[in-house]
Amino acid sequence: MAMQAAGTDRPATIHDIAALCGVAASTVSRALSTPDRVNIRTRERIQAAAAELNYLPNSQAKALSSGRTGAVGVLVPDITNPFYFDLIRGTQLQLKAAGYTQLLVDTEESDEVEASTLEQLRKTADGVIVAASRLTDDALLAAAGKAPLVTINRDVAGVPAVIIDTPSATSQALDHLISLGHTRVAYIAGPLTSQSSERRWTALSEAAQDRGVEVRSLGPFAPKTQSGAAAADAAVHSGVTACIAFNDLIAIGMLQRLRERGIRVPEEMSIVGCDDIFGADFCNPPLTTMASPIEQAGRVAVSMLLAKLNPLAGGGIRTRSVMPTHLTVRGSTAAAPAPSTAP
Amino acid sequence: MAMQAAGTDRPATIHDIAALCGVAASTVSRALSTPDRVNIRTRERIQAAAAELNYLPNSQAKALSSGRTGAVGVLVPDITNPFYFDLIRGTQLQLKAAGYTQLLVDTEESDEVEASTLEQLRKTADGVIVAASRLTDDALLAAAGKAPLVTINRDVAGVPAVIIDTPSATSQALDHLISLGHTRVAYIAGPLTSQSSERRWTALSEAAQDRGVEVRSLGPFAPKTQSGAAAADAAVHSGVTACIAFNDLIAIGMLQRLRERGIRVPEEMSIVGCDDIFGADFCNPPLTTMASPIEQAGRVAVSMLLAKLNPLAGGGIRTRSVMPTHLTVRGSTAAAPAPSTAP
DNA sequence: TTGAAAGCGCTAACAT
DNA sequence: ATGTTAGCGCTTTCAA
Repeated sequence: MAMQAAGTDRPATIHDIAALCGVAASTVSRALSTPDRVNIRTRERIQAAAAELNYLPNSQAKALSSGRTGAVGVLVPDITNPFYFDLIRGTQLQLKAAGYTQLLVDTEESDEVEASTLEQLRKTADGVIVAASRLTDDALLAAAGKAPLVTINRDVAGVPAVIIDTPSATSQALDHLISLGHTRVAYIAGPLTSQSSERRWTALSEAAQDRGVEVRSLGPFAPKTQSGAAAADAAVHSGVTACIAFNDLIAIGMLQRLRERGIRVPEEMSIVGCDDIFGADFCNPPLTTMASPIEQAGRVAVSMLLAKLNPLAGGGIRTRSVMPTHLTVRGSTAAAPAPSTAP
Repeated sequence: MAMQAAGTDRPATIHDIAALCGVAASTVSRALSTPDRVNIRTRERIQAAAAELNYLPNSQAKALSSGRTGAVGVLVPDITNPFYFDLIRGTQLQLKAAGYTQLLVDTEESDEVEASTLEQLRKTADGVIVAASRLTDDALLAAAGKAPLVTINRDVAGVPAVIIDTPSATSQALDHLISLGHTRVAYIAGPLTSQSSERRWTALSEAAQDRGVEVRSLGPFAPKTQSGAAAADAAVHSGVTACIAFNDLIAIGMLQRLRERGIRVPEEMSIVGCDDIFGADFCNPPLTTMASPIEQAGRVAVSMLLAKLNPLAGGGIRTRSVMPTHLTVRGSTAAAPAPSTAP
């Protein structure tokens, strides 16, 4: 279809185009990157030649000389956690739309992997989006000082962030449980290094105090279905009638364990999850959980990052964006059992 | 902690190291990339200086001069399909272990996106792994001719591939259903462009002929839970007592729809899925499905690709690898209903 | 508006 | 074993 530079099969460069048009390579470069700084007629000749030769710019070379790589790193703690699917899709779509490439990295829930990835990305990427960071505040702040960075679900002063407002949804969840007659509720905590988990617990215990009900924190537990068994056992042992879990993964694991133990949900124990991940609607029983526009959160994070990278806009750069969350009630919550089993 | 080149804050280069050690830049390059071609004492000095200066090689520059990028593209049709989670994790782990970076791209089930991505990756990546390609055989073969490429679940002569042997598992599934007394079975087909779906249907219809039972193909359906409703309706209408679905996504969607319609699974309709994705074990009822070592498939694909990239080994390069699959029986299949509802 | 020339940081012959 | 010298393909001064 397209002609190739005489006799060769290697991809065309700006020099091939320059030769074909009888202009200098630098003119080609300009015609392609800053079209308005070149005579319209030569520009058109060049663009035609580029198309003809099937020219594709070499991003490595571009990066080397310009300092910009056209790539953005996206760090998630666990790529197999369904919570991140939509987030990843959101960032990917928005990045692609802006002509950026997404570098997705699974940091394996490890602060060390996260830190070294961040370091290595300073060369490779123009900026980075970090979801659910396991780093300390100081480390994150330092990283944000060295490269454009936006966090998701991690609030550190001075670091732009997209926050999914699960803490307030947690209070909604508590109200829901109270309205069903529950008075003893457990919070099933996530990893110690998860700020989300901490913030939810804070919100929850404050709300509980306001409402005069008892909540206790159990855990920490790893955010995986496998942790659900231990969490369920701990919950049963603690004598609560309802649990609010750090996330749906744990909640679903609890559902499985309770079923194994013959403890009926929601009759004997109510469970609330968080995130509304894939599976929350078809597990057994379907999970009451807190939902939010995750894909949109990814898009917003990208927008915030790109705003920093291309500070062309007149308006100030938004530095913090809160995504709303709401409770989605399904079959895993119901009226509290009569207090016959009380100690 | 580490000293920086006098007065500056920009990342150290091999020139900084060279200056510090009083050697040429090329010696530094060698000491770092091919340590055995340099005097052990100078090498150690250089390595010490590199550590001291906190040196990090610039992969762009490396790529530009060496032609190798150190990156491998991984293309999947839909990043939110849980089937790909473990695959992606497998490729990521294996690539990282070999010092490569993974470029993950969601091709959105589109052959055009896939083709253009492939083209753009020729510059950006040293090779590419394509899962469940939506391209034609010719296009795929052409792509494989231009760059090192390994497919997953796509068998084209001349293109290295990792094949997950679901076709044979499909026969197992049929035998399972037959042993439960089913005689009318439907295959719920996936996308027309999916070779996997085609191969499963072929295997299934041959097996059915052997066993003297009736199977029919319904569809095609998009590989998403939302397609399950239409698939379930079609299955019920067709009068079969059991279905083998293209994948678990569709199967789970069918489960939901049948439940809505008040059709009991497995009493009135048995369902078999494929892939054993996240959720297959906790849906309601738990799904009988075909499982295989997906993460390992990803690792194998990477190994095959890297073998092509670094043809140092003596042995021949394996060009086709088949991953075993087995049936995992859960609650969604049971004895066929008495043929009272027959037309 | 365009061209010439100097790199970006690194690798890879080619000398020594 | 090490230094010298060219580039890789592009952007970006600086002149013209």
